[in-house]
Amino acid sequence: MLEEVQRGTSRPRPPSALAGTRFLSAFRTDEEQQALEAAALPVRTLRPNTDLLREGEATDQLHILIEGWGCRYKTTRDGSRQIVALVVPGDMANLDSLLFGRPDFGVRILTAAKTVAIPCDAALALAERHAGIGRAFTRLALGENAVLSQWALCLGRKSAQQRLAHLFCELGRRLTGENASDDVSFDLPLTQEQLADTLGLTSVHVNRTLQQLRGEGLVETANRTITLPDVPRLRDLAEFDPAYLHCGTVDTSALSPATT
Amino acid sequence: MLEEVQRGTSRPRPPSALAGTRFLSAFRTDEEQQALEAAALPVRTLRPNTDLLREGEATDQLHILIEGWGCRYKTTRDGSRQIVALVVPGDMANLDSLLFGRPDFGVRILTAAKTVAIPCDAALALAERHAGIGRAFTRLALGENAVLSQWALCLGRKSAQQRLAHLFCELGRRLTGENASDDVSFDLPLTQEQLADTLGLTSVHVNRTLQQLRGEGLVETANRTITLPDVPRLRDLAEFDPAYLHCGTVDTSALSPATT
DNA sequence: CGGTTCGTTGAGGCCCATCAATCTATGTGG
DNA sequence: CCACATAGATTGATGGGCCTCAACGAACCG
Repeated sequence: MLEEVQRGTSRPRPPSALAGTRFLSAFRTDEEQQALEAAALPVRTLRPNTDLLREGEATDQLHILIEGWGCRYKTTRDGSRQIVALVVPGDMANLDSLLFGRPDFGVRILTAAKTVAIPCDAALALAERHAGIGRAFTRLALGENAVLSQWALCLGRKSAQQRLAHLFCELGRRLTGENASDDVSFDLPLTQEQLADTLGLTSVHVNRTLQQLRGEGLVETANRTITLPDVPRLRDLAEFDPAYLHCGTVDTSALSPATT
Repeated sequence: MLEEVQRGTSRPRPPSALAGTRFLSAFRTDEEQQALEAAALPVRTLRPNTDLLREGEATDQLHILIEGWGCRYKTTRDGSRQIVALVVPGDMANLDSLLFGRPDFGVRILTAAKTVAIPCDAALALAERHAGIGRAFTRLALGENAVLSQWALCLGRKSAQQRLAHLFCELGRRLTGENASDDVSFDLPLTQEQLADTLGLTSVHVNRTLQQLRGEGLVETANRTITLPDVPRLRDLAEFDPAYLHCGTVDTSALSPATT
């Protein structure tokens, strides 16, 4: 921790692909952020429906999504799929690869996307040198943990309506950072089948459930955009409490009021 | 193995409650282990069905289970419960509390149990000083992550039979470290209702499903002990692959059957 | 011996899966 | 511009896995 790691501290450098991403803002100090940006590999552009990582395929890179959507998924022998995480811009797709050689899931890019990779060994070395980076990795892992726990509750104990509503609440919060404002709208490039694979349902039933939500004025869809006209009511139906998304734009304000 | 070392190196200290636990062995060097043991608070003895942590209740301690079983759980408004993690001896009950003040789950002790606590600030300070400790925390979080992902697949896409079989396979592996030996037996102090809350089922259906598994010779129960007479067949039914339990005693042996 | 917890069994019903068809939008090549 | 192909959304009919309600048996215990 005594040596100056980067030459970039004083010199102007081209704005890295990570600049401004939610991923980067998980790291608190400029020094840490610059160290990470220096370790990042060039941007990759990916087409829809490409596997960034096949199930069980080893990798030595961490992938951060800059643009587009992806997912982590697992499959069963009979071919049915469960999406275990939706990866949106600013998310890391495979944090597990940092410490486990062989991921037990696949990572698929769902839309046109751009990613940036960081070699695992570089990331590990940075975590070793900067305690803040190591802690940020732990925080990211624990954050995924909280989302997965919430999904377990939804998958195990909630109706199709509630699951769908909960997912929309979660995405609204993660994507727009909204805080129960009454009207939220965002791009949702998932097919009904992908929604079904996320929620543990079939696409047919997702379709019918969506119609119910539309009929009750809780959801509007147009093109690939979804609008939530009455977030409070949707949250009530889903029993959604954003506290589990420890991240989010306004969360840290609880710790130090000097943000935003 | 080479873990006999923990108290001999310097001063005679009373054998800590953490000595020999799986939790402690997640930390690689003697120095790290001794630092953690020094930070541990006295052992607490707990009675069955006590809440170590109520849902949403803040805490400033990490709790490690020494003896007995516990669980992390979440509930819905109508009172139904989903167990999101089973905590067995050597597990940390609330790693999330290390970085998130308010856990989004409850922790309940299910049997007579003993726990040891470590103050969060002490743990954070240790992670700051020893990079290995920080990395071990990340590894623990990612391990929980892998288990939760697997549960999501089970809850979303598997039948009651498969879920039950999968849980038994997982517990057999975590508790006995077995590696597909044909006969495994261990103590299972969970009621059928607790199994149901783990698997997203009702206790009635767990009961009927258990009878099916018993009828097929895949499971035997006596007292609070469960025996798996034919682990390979049970694994096949559950589509259980222990690779996701990155921990375990013989993990590397499972890595390379096909690649030579 | 009565109370409590847990396991077991039965009857009935609903939520969601399954199978299959139709409809729409988009794109492609002739 | 149309024929055609494809992906995705929509709708209907049918069935099954699991839930719900309810009761009873079994083990434990003060």
